[in-house]
Amino acid sequence: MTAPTISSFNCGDCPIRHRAVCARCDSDELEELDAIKYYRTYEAGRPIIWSGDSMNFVGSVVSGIATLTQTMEDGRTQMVGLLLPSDFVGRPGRDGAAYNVVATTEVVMCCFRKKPFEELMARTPHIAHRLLEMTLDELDAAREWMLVLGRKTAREKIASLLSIIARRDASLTPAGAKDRMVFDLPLTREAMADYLGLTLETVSRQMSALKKDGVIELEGKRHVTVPDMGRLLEEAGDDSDGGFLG
Amino acid sequence: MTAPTISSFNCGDCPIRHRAVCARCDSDELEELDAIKYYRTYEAGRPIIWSGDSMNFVGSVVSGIATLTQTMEDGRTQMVGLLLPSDFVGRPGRDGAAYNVVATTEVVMCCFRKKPFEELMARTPHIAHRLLEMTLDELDAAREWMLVLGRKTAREKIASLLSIIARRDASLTPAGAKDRMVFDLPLTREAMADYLGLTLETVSRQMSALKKDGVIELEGKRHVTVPDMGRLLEEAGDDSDGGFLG
DNA sequence: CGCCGGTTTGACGGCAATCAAATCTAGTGG
DNA sequence: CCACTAGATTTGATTGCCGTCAAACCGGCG
Repeated sequence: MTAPTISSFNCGDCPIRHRAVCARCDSDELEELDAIKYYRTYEAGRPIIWSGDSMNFVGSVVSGIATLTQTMEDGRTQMVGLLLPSDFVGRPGRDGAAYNVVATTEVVMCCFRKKPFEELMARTPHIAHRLLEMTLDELDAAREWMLVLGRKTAREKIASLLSIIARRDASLTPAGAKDRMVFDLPLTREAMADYLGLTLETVSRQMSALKKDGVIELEGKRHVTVPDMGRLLEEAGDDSDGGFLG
Repeated sequence: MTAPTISSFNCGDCPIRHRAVCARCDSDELEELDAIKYYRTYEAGRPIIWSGDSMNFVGSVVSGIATLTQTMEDGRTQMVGLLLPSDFVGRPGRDGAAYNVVATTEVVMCCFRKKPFEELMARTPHIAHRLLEMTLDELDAAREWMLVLGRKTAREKIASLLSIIARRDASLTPAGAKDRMVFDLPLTREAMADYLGLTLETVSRQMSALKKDGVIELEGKRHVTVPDMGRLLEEAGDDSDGGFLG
């Protein structure tokens, strides 16, 4: 029932070595981190952390995708973050979790016991600086998302989400075609709705509309082809390039 | 025409000494900051920074209120942050500003030239840690706001904004009556609308409705009395206490 | 084959946006 | 001191987008 613990592997071979909170660490620092780290795997759909629970670890997503959500008492749900490989989970210096974290796909986490991590961070500027940098990036992303949530139409919201996912895929894939893009949606329609502040019916309708208008092509429910990225960005209401091309 | 530069004063007497980015600094560190700081005053309504401009300083709001906004080409505007005394402006390590920063009231900023500040931060963990802490707080606030923008009704949005402003006032005012609260709105109806992802007409209507229903009392347009804070929090859709009372 | 979760599509209604006009408030100058 | 003006706010009438409720569809799996 419980997710298995995978065997430790070497930080040098870690797929997120150069992007996670440990990105700036030298080999000595890495050794210290290694001493307090352990891996843990969560099955798709399983909660990783529940809002309000006290957390005894922080850590990085090594592989897979997880969501950060907030809910109201009556069940209304808003996603407030999407966690991808290298993203950091948990807040040093705070005990209780502020959000629900749920594995969307199978997720492997590199966990650090919280106390030792905090102590290590206090004497290791490389870690603290990297964490600051990552937090500032997340803050920017959250603020960009506030514009989407507050001011964009349903159609623009969907286009915004698709372009963000496409951009992210592009950053992993070595520079390929900028015009045509192909990717798999890592989210259900309901998760997309929770991300965008819509209902799943509206998400479905707008996906169909974008397909009908030739902005996207769909194979099955999840496999998306964007024939013209510029067109998608226009639909998202961003400037024609959005810092994406050129 | 140009805002006057006020004369420097001693950090020891600074009203935000214990809450700003310098909160953890000892007297030596304060002296180093003092060497690169200067004060600057902006009149109400004046832009402090324009999105895309390159910034040659970072700094703290000493007094007054400023807004952080994003806009789309067609003019749709979303506020993404409200800057109060002690809040930090600017991002170390980045040249261009990502948002518009506008003074809502007269604002006094304690500015640091960016390069020297970055260098100082690199060798002063007290500053880096405090900035991380403040950034994490802002990230939490932004995520809380995403729930408001994405999932709350107009009435709940207004109640949420009022309770946030009330809470903030309470944190300044020494613990007074928790039940009844009185404060002045620092924002116009339009700014409230930009914060909440609404139109100013809807803001006005909902303010009138909350007044009619006895949730708030208004004296003039800006002076608000909340007779029962618990009631307001209910209207905001938060748990009955919202971490505010008790 | 039949169930089940995820998804699509349809019909309808409501909440907030839009368009428009009245009212209030604070300056300004006569 | 008061009329006048500009900006902020309130209020009203109407529209339309998106949410709600409901039913059909689809693919996968026991």
